[in-house]
Amino acid sequence: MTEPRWLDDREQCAWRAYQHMQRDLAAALERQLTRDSALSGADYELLVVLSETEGHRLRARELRNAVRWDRSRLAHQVRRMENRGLLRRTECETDARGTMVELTDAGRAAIEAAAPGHVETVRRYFVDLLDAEETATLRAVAERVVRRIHADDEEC
Amino acid sequence: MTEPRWLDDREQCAWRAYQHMQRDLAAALERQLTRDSALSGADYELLVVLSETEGHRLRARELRNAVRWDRSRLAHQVRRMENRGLLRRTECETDARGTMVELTDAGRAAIEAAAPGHVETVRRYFVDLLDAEETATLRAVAERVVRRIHADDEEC
DNA sequence: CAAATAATGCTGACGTGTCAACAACCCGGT
DNA sequence: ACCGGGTTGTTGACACGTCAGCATTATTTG
Repeated sequence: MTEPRWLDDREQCAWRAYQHMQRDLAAALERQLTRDSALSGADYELLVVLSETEGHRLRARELRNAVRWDRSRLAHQVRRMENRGLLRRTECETDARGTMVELTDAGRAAIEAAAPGHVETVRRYFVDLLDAEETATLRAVAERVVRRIHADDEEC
Repeated sequence: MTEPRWLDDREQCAWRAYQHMQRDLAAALERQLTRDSALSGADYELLVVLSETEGHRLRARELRNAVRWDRSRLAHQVRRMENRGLLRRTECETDARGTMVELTDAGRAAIEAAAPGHVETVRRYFVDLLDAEETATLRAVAERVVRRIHADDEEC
C-alpha cells in the first residue's frame, strides 16, 4: 500500500476543466434538443442510426451494436419511442428471437426537423471553437483514451 | 431557412471520438468507484467537497455552489447518503431556512478509502495518457467551451 | 411596522439507465 | 431426435436526475 500519486496543479486543472466541459456541453446539447425538437439525446441517437440505414429498419441486435447500448436499455427506449409513434417493432423473419425496429414517418420527420438545429449547436459549442490542430489533438487523445479503456475491459 | 452546415469528415471524426471518450471514460470511472468503494460518482463529489472543508460541514447552499447542482438533486442525494450514514443534517444557527450538511466518521473513512483508487484510475485512463502539450491544449479548449456555453446562458 | 418579494430546502411525480431474472429460440454435439 | 449451452429480447425493481409545486423564513419596500 504505497502513497498514491496525487494530481499536481497542472493535471488537476486540466482534469477539472474537462469534467466541467463534459458536463456543461452535455447539458447544453440535451437542452437544445428537448427545447427545439421534443427529443432526448437518446431518442436522437437511435433516430440517426435508423435514418441512415437502407430501408430505415434494423434488427435490434444491429441497432445495439451501432449505439453500443445495453440490451435492456434499448428495449426500454424502443418501447417508449414506439408509444410516442417514432418507431415500430416487427418480428424478424429469419430469426424468431429477433425484433426488427423500423422508423415511422413521424420518426423520419422528427429526425429531419431536429438535425439542422442539433448540428448547429454542436458547431456553436464545440466544433467551431477549435482550430485544425486542436481538433486533431483532441481526436488523437480521445481515441487513445478509448483504446486504453477497451484494452483493460477485455483482459478481465 | 438556409441549408445547414453539416460536419465534414474531419469534424465528424473528432466529434464522434469525443463522444465516445466521454461515454467510456465516465462509465469506467463510475464502475471503478462502485466496485472498489461502493460509492457513486455523485457520492464522491459531495464527499470530496466536505472532506476538504474546514470542520467537515457546509451549509447546503454552499455545497450546491461548490458542485453546481440543482436544489432538489442535492436534497435527494443528501437524504440518501444520510440514510447510508455517510453524512448528517443539522439546523443552521444563523438562518432558520438553512440546513447544515456534515460529514460523519463513516463518510470520512469512505472518502479516504476511495480517493487513492479513484485518482489512480483517473491517471490510468486519462491524465497519464496525455503529454504536457496535449494537457495544455485540452485545458484551453475545455475552458473555451465552458465560457461559450455560459455566455449564451446569461444573455437569455 | 406591514406587505410584497425573494431565497432556501423539501417532496412527489415522472422519465431514464442498470441490474438480475426470465422465457423463447438457435445451434452444436452426441 | 434431443439435450445443453449460448443468444436474444423483455420485464420488474431499484437508483438517479429533473421538474413543478410547496412551506418556511429573510429581505426588501412602501
